[in-house]
Amino acid sequence: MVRTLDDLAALSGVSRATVSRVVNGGPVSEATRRRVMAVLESTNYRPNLAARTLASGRSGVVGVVFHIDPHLLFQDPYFAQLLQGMTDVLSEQATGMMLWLGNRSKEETLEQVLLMGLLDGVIVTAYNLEDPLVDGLLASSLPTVVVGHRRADRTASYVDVDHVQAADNVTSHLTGIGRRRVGHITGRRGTVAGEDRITGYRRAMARAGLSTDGLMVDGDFNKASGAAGAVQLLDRGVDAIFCANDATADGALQTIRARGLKVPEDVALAGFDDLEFAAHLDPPLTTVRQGVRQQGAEVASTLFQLLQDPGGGARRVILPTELVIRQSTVGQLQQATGGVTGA
Amino acid sequence: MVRTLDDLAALSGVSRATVSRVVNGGPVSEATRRRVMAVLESTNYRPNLAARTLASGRSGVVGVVFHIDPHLLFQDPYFAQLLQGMTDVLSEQATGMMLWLGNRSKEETLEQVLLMGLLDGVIVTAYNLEDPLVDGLLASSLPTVVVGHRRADRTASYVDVDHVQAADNVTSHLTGIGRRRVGHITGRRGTVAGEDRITGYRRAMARAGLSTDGLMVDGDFNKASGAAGAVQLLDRGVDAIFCANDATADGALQTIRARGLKVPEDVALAGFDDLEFAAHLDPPLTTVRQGVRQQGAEVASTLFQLLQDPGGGARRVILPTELVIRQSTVGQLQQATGGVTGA
DNA sequence: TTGTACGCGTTATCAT
DNA sequence: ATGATAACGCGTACAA
Repeated sequence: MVRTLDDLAALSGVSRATVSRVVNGGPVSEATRRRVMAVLESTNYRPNLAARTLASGRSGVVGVVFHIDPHLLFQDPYFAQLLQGMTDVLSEQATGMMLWLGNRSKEETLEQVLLMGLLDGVIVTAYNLEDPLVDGLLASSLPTVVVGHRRADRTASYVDVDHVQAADNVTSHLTGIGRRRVGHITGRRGTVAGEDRITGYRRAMARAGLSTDGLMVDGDFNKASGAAGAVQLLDRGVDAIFCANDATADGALQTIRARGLKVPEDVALAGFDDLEFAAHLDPPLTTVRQGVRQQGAEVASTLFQLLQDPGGGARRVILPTELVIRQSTVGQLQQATGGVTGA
Repeated sequence: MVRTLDDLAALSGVSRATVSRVVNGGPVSEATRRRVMAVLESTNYRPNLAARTLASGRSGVVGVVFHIDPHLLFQDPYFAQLLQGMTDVLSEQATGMMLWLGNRSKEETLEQVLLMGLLDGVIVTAYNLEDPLVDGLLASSLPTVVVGHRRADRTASYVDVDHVQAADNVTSHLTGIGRRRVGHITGRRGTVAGEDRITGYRRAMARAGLSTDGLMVDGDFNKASGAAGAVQLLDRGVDAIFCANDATADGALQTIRARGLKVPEDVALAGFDDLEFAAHLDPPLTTVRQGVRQQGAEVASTLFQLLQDPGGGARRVILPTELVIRQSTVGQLQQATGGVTGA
């Protein structure tokens, strides 16, 4: 069995170094290159990654850590899209990917694995305000890019969107069409997205001179919490609801219709994410388009930049969001697509 | 910065070999062990995986390949559970995991990555009757365990359930409660699970002396195809529907109720998987429990057996399934849980 | 119990 | 353009 460069060298009558050059595209005469290539193809040789990594210091493999409950992970198309975007860029760069999915308790085990010098860099999601794993990664010498960011991550490299501004925009849209009692079903408390969207909602309401007293109920980024939250808000007589994401809005819509109320005539409804199903709800949902797949691609690109220029300092990217106005807020008559927001 | 065993050796006044023994639990005197440990903890040293793999031939990392459309992957809780089961066993064995998710076209790229000698073994899903990637993996020298199996995989190591027998059991249950026109909304054609469940359905119907003419419609393992399939079957006057999985049954249930028909009085309904939501449908769904998480754990265990005893030949495991009878077939009056089936 | 020394397969530097 | 040869960091016979 042919396994090593030495085997190939013996077979093709050249030195190991030359074979290595052929494999990696170094300077080799056309004649010997062809000769070695022939041997190479007849043996289906594969370079040993461990040896290659040890010698060169680069593995061509990056780690991706989705540090959240696996249960959640496999319910939200958001993650599929994010991953897709990363894969787009990674495969383009012929780079492999090691994926870790929310090993709840074992943050330390995880850290160990990540720091073993096999990875060129790592991408990690930071959805919670407190996350020791993310802290550990950022403190390590491993090049790291964060999806989302916390206040404390100002010095880290990250890719995020401006949740505050986006939420402000949606809320302003709702007040702009004349709604006064705009309710908000929040995302999970303790998450960056959840808290920031609350901030944006409050800011817009305050600017419009409206009170938010009794108009906020806690949600959990899922359909069930949307359905439950809407029950409370409707009891308090809202004329619009801004939901922390599309799944929540889906649940709220269910409650609203069960009560025989009309959207948007009785209650205007808006979400966040613009996942595929949002456009197919009845009525189609006004929401914020995040461009999740692009976000994934951007994260991967950022990591590559970091790897290429390690001394270049942290990269901070805030991607634009887009307010997508559909019938759940403006009815059948007016239709439009709002402008780009964010920085 | 302390990075290597040599650094630690210098710091603790012993040889590199001794430090290595301390790290890996070799024979060391209690005195020196304590001394080295102290240094170890003060430096948060991490062994270099590449070097370790190169020297020992084992990496402590296995690959897991979910070779399916990522879009599908993130919709079905099945995969979350499968992964969970694997993780249970892997973390128990202090083994890392590299995860690949359905890189559609790039089967060859994928293969390359897998065969680079960094992985101790690999787990791969084989849901389709034809799958070049699985073929390649099985043909390679890398220890491989397959989730599910095709006819041709008789010589491979795999973990599966007896889909034929399980489908036979559900169908027999339906005919056993007096239904004569039992329809079947199939799984995706070309998948092992889809085809085998059809076989089981047909077998049970034949044994009961019933025809299946016009009683089968093609589905796709999802809710939408269940809803669409039920329309056709109801038009043909079925009194029971066996759906290829729970998601399909969920869709069918929607159609049935939309027509004002009652379950199980007018139409008895059964699924396959026993995912969490099956018990919470209205009425609760009769289905086949697969024990997906256990299946994942079993796959991982099987791989470890293979790694420990490479010469031991292929391991083939068929896990039992359980018919879970709920109100969607027997109404409010009778309730029971059926026996264990499979081998 | 501890240390010495070699090998794992590759990259990279230096001569030639 | 090509060939020796020294790292890379660790495990592990073997010797002491």
